[in-house]
Amino acid sequence: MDYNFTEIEKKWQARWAAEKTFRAENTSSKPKYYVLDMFPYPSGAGLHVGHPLGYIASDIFSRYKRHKGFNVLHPMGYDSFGLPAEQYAIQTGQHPALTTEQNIARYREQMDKIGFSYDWDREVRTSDPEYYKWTQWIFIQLFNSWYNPRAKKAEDLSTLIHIFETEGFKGLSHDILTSDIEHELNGFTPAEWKTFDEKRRNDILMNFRLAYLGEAYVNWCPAMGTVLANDEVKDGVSERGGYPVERKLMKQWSMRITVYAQRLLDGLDKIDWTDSLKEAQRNWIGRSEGSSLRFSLKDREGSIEVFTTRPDTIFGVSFVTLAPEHELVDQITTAEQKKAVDEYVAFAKNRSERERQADVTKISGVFTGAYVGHPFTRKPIPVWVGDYVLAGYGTGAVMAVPAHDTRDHKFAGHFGLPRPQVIEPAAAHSFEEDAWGEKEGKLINSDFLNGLDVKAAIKKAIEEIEKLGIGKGKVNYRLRDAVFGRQRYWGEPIPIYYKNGIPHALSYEELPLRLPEVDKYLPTEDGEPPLARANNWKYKGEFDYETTTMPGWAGSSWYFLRYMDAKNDKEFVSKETADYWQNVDLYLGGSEHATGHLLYVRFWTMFLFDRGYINVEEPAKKLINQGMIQGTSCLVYRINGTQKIVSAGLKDKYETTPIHIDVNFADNNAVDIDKLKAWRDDFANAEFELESGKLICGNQVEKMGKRYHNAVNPDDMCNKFGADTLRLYEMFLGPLELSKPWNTNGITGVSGFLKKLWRLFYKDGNFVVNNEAPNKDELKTLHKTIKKITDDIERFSFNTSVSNFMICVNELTDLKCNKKEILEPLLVLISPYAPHITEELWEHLGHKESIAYASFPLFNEEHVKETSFSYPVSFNGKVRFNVEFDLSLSKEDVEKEVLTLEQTNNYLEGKAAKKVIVVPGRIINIVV
RNA sequence: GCCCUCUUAGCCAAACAGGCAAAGGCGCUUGUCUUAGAAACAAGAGAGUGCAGGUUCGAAUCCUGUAGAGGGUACCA
Repeated sequence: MDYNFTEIEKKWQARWAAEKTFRAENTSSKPKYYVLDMFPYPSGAGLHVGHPLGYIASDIFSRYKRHKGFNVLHPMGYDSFGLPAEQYAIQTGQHPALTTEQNIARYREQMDKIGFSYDWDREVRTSDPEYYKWTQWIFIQLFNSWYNPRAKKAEDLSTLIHIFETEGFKGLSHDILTSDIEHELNGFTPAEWKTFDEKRRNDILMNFRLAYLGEAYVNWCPAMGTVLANDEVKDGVSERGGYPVERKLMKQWSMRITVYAQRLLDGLDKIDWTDSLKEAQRNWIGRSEGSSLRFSLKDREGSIEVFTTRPDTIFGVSFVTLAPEHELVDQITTAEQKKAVDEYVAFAKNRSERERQADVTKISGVFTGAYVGHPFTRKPIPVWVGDYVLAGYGTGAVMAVPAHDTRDHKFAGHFGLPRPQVIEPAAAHSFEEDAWGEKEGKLINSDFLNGLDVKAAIKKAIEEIEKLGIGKGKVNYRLRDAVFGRQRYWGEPIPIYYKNGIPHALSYEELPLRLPEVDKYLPTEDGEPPLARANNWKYKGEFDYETTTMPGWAGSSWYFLRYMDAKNDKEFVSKETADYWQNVDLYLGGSEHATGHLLYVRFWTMFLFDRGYINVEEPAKKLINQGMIQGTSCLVYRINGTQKIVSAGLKDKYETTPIHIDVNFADNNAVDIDKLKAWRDDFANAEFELESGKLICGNQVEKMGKRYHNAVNPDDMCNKFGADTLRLYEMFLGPLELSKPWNTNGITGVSGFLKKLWRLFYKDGNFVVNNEAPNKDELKTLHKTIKKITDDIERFSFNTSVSNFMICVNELTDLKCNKKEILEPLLVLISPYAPHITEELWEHLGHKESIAYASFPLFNEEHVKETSFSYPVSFNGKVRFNVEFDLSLSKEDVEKEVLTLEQTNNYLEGKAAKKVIVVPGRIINIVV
């Protein structure tokens, strides 16, 4: 009987599906273990071999945990709302639900071929109304909640209303505010609150809701016709598509993630995620400590509020700079300066983010003509506008201290503004060249701060600022609230309708609010989002619905909870089930989600925890980022201006242009010319110059995808080599977390390994496994392997496991071992990696039950223990010969023995040994 | 600019706490089988660990410097 992987794999995949082998139970006496993959967006291109890398790793771990006696939850689903399906719909008129459905079917077929142990009964799709019903439900929970800083948690709005009814609102200093800068809200008494009408009350509450409608500067992407969240913008262009993005003030649904900034930061210390990922989140949250500070305007009412981390440098302020978008710019600019300021603001606002970021080194700005007073010296300070100040951070205004801040230094230098020094640097420094920005040195020219060091001065300055009532010590975060509405069709409808201009949430019984049908997936003529096209789409036939939809990250912010209880139509997850599964034990996915999905899912988890629906605060205990698999592109070389293609080795003789060809045309870089000719017309008529009768192509490593014709399809690999070989090979490529190029050439090595494994069971078609008792060497090989594989899996070092399997099978082959007692545990060891072949051989050994729940072999040290060891004897670190000693000998005895040896004397050449180092079981080193 | 990671045979990689003479796979060479090729099986060659110092009885492993590659982030006051 030969190893026929096609038949075997089909057989076992069918059996696992029919017997629901990998179904997880929501109640069990076994300990639970939850392994989750970041779910895919089902694109039209299908999976390439890069996608399953993480899925294979997590599948190995899931299968390993089942062998170890855990009740394993290992689900899969689809993040099926999203832009590509919508873009396709715009082009073709085909409903995105339809293309999404087709793409999912394709993904599923591809995944099934690889033999994953998913519990498919728990599959979820974010675009399914039965799923997004609960996404909408959570949105409403957020809409009806606020963050109570006193309790340090989210609560129902009723507790806030209670505070208004009993305490009123004390204005900006009230301790129920999570931020004192963003709310332009006047105080009121409990009595006044009672007199407010619905609209007024609602406007006030809107400042506290965790899902809120607010005006904010957003990243507007004109080409896509939608706003984008900060994490969806990279280098000033949209992450998807690379379209320009500009800043625009818009009324938008947003998520008040900023109230969780501190907890999101603190929580990082309690979870086992990679350092780079935690660091990315810390930077994104961007906590900085400092002080708020108000500068009163000269000659008029009002003040400019700034945030600074260096209140100690207050006496070094020589000007104040506003962001071009700052609302005071218009109000304070003097008549003489109006023209210049208007021109500058227009220029700054119309620049795209990319342009602005591209020339950060160019300094631009303009004087407003207005002055503020220094809070301590009363001296007038000029107010400037400059686009190095960002509207979105802090208050959109800075106090400029040119001597001690690099950006202020440059700005002052450019416009000839003074740079008063207030800190004596701790090291030699030229203030002409640069600012002294270090938090080290002694304060000078600073009144009551003189003589203090920076740290003490910061403390003292904040005290004085608070005493004057012009500001207070505060913590600022770079993290912004997340814009939640998208002007697009293919997303969850936001479950809100408007009555007299007031937004109201739907009641829970009215969910899901289904996505309505529209005639086109484009904005309306007046620029309304596509949902505004829907006919008669009104709440109770009367009130307008919100027409923006939720962003891509909505559905993925809680899906790990839905898997626990995917079919529940009463709750998003039952309390009981959530208590059992708690959170994800192992989460696998790409690092590109560091500041998007992985921050949002932590936010929603904390919120649901606060509101008592779940009992964990973090979604995933451990997280591993798998590296990306890059493509190895194939290039042929055309001689410029001709139709002649030359082999790679000859290309340097001519002026050539490289052309990407489909990687499937090449076998070990030898191109199949017939396939190439059939592929494209320009090759059909081409001439070819060969080397040794072959057309050799060049290679280039780049992103895998359609664009470079370098995508390798896992189906092809499964058909040609089998899923087990593909699984092993993907792991064998290298460490999981490293990015590496795909190269099919090496796959025959692991394919050969499986054949060799098969031959331990079948020789010339005969089953050769016997029941003889294993000898010492065979047991040693087995147990050495058990130890290594167990360690490897626990460390997620799957590439080394594959090598260790090869070594083990090579050794057993050399030992001619066909003994059941050895081969049976070996099959269990290999089964997480190559589940089909091991199931088959397991059955051949006489088992009726699946191997999936066989217990993992235990390492027994007795079998690898040696009684003696052949010590390498080295002289000054150089190994000269080996000598065998009993391991029971003490260090001293070994030393004594080795010095009596004749060989030792030869190498000592008559000199005395200065020192003898004996490491038992490892080495002897003699220092001469 | 700042932060992080990596550098071991032609290629991918292992060596987990410094300790044998640096695994395994691909590719290559040779042989067996075969009409031939492929496959299979067997045998073999190939590195002193980017570079320069240092610590140590002993360094791929630790430290310093330096070069190269990759990733992240960037006017955050």
